[in-house]
Amino acid sequence: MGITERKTRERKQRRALILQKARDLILENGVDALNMQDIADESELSKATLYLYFENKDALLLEILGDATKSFVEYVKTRLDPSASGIEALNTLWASYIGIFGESQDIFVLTGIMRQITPASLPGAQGVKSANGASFSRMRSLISEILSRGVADGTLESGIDPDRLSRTIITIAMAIIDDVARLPREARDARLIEAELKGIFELMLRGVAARDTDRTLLKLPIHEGAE
Amino acid sequence: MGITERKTRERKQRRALILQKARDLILENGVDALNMQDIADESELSKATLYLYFENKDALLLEILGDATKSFVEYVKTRLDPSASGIEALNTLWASYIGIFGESQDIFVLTGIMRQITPASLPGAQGVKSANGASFSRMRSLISEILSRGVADGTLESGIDPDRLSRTIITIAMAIIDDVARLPREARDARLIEAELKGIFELMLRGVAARDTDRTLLKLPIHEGAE
Amino acid sequence: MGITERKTRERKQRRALILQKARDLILENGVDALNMQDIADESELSKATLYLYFENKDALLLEILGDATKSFVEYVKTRLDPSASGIEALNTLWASYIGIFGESQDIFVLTGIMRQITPASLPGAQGVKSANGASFSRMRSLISEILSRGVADGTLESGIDPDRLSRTIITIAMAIIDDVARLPREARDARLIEAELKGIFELMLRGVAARDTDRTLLKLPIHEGAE
Amino acid sequence: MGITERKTRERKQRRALILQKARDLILENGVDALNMQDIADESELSKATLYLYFENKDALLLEILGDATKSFVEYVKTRLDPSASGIEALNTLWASYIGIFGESQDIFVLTGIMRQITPASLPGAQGVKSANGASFSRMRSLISEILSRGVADGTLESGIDPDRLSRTIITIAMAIIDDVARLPREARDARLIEAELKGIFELMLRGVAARDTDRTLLKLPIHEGAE
DNA sequence: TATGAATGAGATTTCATTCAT
DNA sequence: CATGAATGAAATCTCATTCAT
Repeated sequence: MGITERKTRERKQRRALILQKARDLILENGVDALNMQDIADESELSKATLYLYFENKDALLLEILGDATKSFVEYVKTRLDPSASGIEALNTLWASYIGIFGESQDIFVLTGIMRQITPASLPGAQGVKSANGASFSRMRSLISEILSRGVADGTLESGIDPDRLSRTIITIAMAIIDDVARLPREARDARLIEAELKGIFELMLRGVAARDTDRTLLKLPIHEGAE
Repeated sequence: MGITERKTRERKQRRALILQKARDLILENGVDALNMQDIADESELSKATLYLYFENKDALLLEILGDATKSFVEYVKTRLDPSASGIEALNTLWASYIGIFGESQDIFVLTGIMRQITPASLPGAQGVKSANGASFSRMRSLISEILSRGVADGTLESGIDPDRLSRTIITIAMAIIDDVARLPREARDARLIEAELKGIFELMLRGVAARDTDRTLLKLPIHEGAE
Repeated sequence: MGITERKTRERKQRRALILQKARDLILENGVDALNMQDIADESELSKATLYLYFENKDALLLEILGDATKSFVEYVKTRLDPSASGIEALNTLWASYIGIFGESQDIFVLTGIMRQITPASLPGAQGVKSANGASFSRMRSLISEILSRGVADGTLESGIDPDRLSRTIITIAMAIIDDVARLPREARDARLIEAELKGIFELMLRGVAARDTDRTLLKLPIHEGAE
Repeated sequence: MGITERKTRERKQRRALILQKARDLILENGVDALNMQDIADESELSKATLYLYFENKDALLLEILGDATKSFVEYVKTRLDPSASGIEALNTLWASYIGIFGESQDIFVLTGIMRQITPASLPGAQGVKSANGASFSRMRSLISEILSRGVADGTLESGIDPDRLSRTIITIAMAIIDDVARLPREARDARLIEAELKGIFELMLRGVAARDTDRTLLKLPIHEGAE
């Protein structure tokens, strides 16, 4: 029994290795510059081998995207207090976003890929490939749910359409990250970026909060672990 | 003297023609799909000739970007009332943005290119090519000036850093447009997009306005000419 | 002794399984589309294992070819009346050909492979690999013998060179089948194909028959089992 | 005026060169082994350049096919006596075929490509690409017309269906050539091959001729120029 | 004996850019 | 000034075959 298991484990590890190297490359040079040869070189495998693990380049990207989304959504969910008000939940969401960024910068990868393969996210856009669509809607339902809660409990603007706004929020968050990702790696200063993110997210909090919201809820904490 | 002048004039016209055709192509198929062959075909010139007018593809794009920015900034300036308050000016800025979009959709081109060639806009980014940097800072000073005015006259949040926020605002505005630009041309519904833009800009107005701002200034008009 | 025998038997069965699956695939998609991965998948073995049973892809194909030829030749021999005249024997040969086609369509496989790997069949061709050569000469001697008989008993054209003509006949028969095999499977209409074969074979019968041959021997029966 | 013309001429010559080199390669190694790199090397051009002259590999093959068919059909037509009987015309057709083979061996190329890209020629096959279809039907109408003439003037078997038989004849002719083409170049002995072709075509002549046809019309001449 | 894994070599196609005329 | 022509370098993907276990 040992052998089969070991093989399976090794196979998983290789998959993981490839995905990780691809992620690294995206982080380093951006998703546009990613190509199969580089992934192969970096993984110390041949190009052909990559195709044993992933049907094609898109499948590989989609998998990275799916993983990143899933872990982000899960991360946020563990930090969400189910009894919190809508504005509090939103605050937590942004704080998590900044937190994750501070820890792993995986968010770069997520966003980069999303930009590359999401045809669009306006209402009516249909062509989104299923896997990608899945990632996307996972995030959207999370956000949409938070917004609905806030509208219901009166902590968010009453005029908000949670469905539409959730899309917008993703678009904006992606944009910010994407913008950062285009910087050469050495120009990325985590502290500065965090400050930037904080500024934008606070702006958005003010933009969606109900008029009488407690002002302290419109401030985000600074993530401490930033190197 | 006549001959030299005519030559110069003709040269300018050719440049303009090339730029226009490139713009058309971007509008039609997106900036990712733009290639030199198509521009040449469309301009009824040879590829080699393009290189007589532009050093390389990037230079061409940069020029389009510069032009678009300049005309956008000018358009906005003509509509700005010098005596208006900061929040009013910001309102006018967004309204202009939506208005320009409604009229020419040139904004697609501007944004598409910016995303493609702007390394980034965070503080510390150095690699920004000068021409692009010029475009960029033209827009930034416009917005920054408006924000400063608002902070000074008390219509905008006092905590705002005009310099930093101007950058953020551009990033977000670009993101929204970029998102739209990825839709196939036939899927772009001007009315829907305008509604989307309006929603986001109003959110941003609320986000930056001082607490006691007249609420009617936080609403944007619908552009009427939308077909 | 039991163990060794069982092993040998199992080994034979595996070989047979692989060959059968390969045949099925050729029948389904044509010999051009055949690849080792598909054979392995279909046989529920690994690609590497195929190489334990066959030196390489060619060897595998050659074996299929040999089997098919052998069974075709045997099938024909059982139907040949040793006392029949040459023209009658030739008639039987064609009828068998059509009959085999009607029953199993294995003839597709035989022909497809032959076309792919037979360097050629003209006199002087030396490079023919032995196994293939064996298949080929098995068929040739069968036909050659029939032709010789016909020349001897005066039912076939006296000018015929049995040796050379046997080759020609095989070539033509292969061509017809090969042509059919290139049709997508669903476009293959057994009845139409049989009619086609019949037309050609009757033409060939007329072409080789002596002038005074009984005309009824120049007609082929329709195979009844055709669905 | 001279320059444009010269350029056009040179362009045509390059096209012709590429086609010729491709033909040579097919002649040398068969159509299966043909690849763009080899054509490029042989033409002393880069692969990319080939794509300036031909949209893709298929287009290149199709052009060779079209040329070869056209010149074959024209060659035959110049040799056909309009007042000749059907059997005489058929005799001329075969003689031409052998003659062309003896002169240029271009017939190898024609056949090789046809086999590669003609899905099939049985009734009901539709998927044939248009250009290829054009080549194919050019040959078919030539042959069909000859057969009709023969049925009408009583020199060919009355039971013949010109339409169907024309297809069959092409299939067989292609098969013979294809078979030869698979020989390594150095094993191809023009004299032997001609004798082979002659034997087969005479067989077919006998197969389609009316019973009372003048026997001398069933013999083909030997092509003299054979080296 | 069996196999999962790996790979070298090669196929087609694209595109920004250069150069001789 | 204009251009037709050419190309290097790269990208994605395929497949028969080998090897360590």
